[in-house]
Amino acid sequence: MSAASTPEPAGLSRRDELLAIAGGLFAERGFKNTTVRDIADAAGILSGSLYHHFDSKESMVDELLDTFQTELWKQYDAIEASDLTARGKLEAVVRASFEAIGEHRNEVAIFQSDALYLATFERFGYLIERNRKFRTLWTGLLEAGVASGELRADLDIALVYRFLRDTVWVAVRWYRPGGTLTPADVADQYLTILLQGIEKESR
Amino acid sequence: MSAASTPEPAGLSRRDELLAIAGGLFAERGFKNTTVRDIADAAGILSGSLYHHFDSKESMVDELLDTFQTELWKQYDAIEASDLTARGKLEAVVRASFEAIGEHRNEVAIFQSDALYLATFERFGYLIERNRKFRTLWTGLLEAGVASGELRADLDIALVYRFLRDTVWVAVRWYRPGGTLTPADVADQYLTILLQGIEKESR
DNA sequence: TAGCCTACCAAGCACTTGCTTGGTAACGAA
DNA sequence: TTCGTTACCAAGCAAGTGCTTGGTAGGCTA
Repeated sequence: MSAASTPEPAGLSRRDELLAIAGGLFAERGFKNTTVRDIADAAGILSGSLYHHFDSKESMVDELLDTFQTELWKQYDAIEASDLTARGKLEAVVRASFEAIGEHRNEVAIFQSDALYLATFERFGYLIERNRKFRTLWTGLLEAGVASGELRADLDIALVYRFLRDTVWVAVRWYRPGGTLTPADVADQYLTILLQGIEKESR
Repeated sequence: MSAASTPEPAGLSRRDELLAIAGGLFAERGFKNTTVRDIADAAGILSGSLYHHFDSKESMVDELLDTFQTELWKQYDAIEASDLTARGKLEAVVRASFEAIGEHRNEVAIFQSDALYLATFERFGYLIERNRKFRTLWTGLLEAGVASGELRADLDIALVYRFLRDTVWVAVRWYRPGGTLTPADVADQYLTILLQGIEKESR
């Protein structure tokens, strides 16, 4: 098979195109509230034609979420294995997450609003697993930061974790690329608030 | 009609009971993903019987959200009209919001996950109005805090507002009453992080 | 020229959705 | 005893759901 025989002339196959369309709709109105007819309409084809490319509606989200998460965890693993301090790793992880919001908004939004529902199917059991791994990573960094004296010791770690996790990922609800703020800008401001607070001359 | 002829012997009418059941399901799995049969099953009746008490599924959420928001805004208005400093008002508003999460978890959760969808119907136009009023209140307090020197001036107000708003309301996703943390405890910790940050010996 | 592949359409099936309709049983007041 | 009220059931409808089926048109390859 020669390279010229690949079915994607523009670099993005029809399949990938459809997947992106589906991702946009899932992110916008939720997985269950998006019908296969919605997706087909947006793509300019009939709903039955989608099944030439995909097994099911479920397999579309599956592919979207799995691909994204695998990529994100490559970055997390690299950060965890680096020789940064706990605080440095925490900052790097926050920055990587905001980058993910910038580059994979749809996938993050889908995960945010539909992971709980999807996880009820055993097909999506890996979502629960990844979630636990995520919590372990973040709380581990927070604990290490307290132990090293970089972070204050008088706060409830579990609560700080949830605070941190939620504030980072919920940003996907309002962040739109192309504005004046880059994901790096948002990460800077968030880290400043998180680390130093909004009070003037505190402590 | 004597007082003894009221249909609610326990103080909670059957209607209110059904509304509470519906609220729990809406909060748990979303408005669109909850069927009238789900609600009826949970109440131990058939779906058609619900229509003896309510006009439609929509009117159930409507009643839940409107009642809750009216009550919440009574508190906000009182805080705004008080003679606290900007920072004091900000703290009070955050605390009132966490109290709302404690006492009206279902309604807050429904608003968080379904307001955007519901607002597409003109019946729920008041949700958009309330949202704008909310943003005006919070950003106004932040700006007043910066002007009075209570809050630092080097941060993007619009971004701090979103940070603040999201961190408060997203807590409804994990907060469960009856645990070791009261809403006041969570508010204390969140305000500490928000105002002073998690860094040790900052600035 | 034949065979295969990609991408799609047209029709429809089995099921679920919100909601409607006509009826019944229990109960208190007149 | 009659009447209205409250609370429900049983059955079902129209619209919409995910998905399947049998088919076609065009292009590439041998």
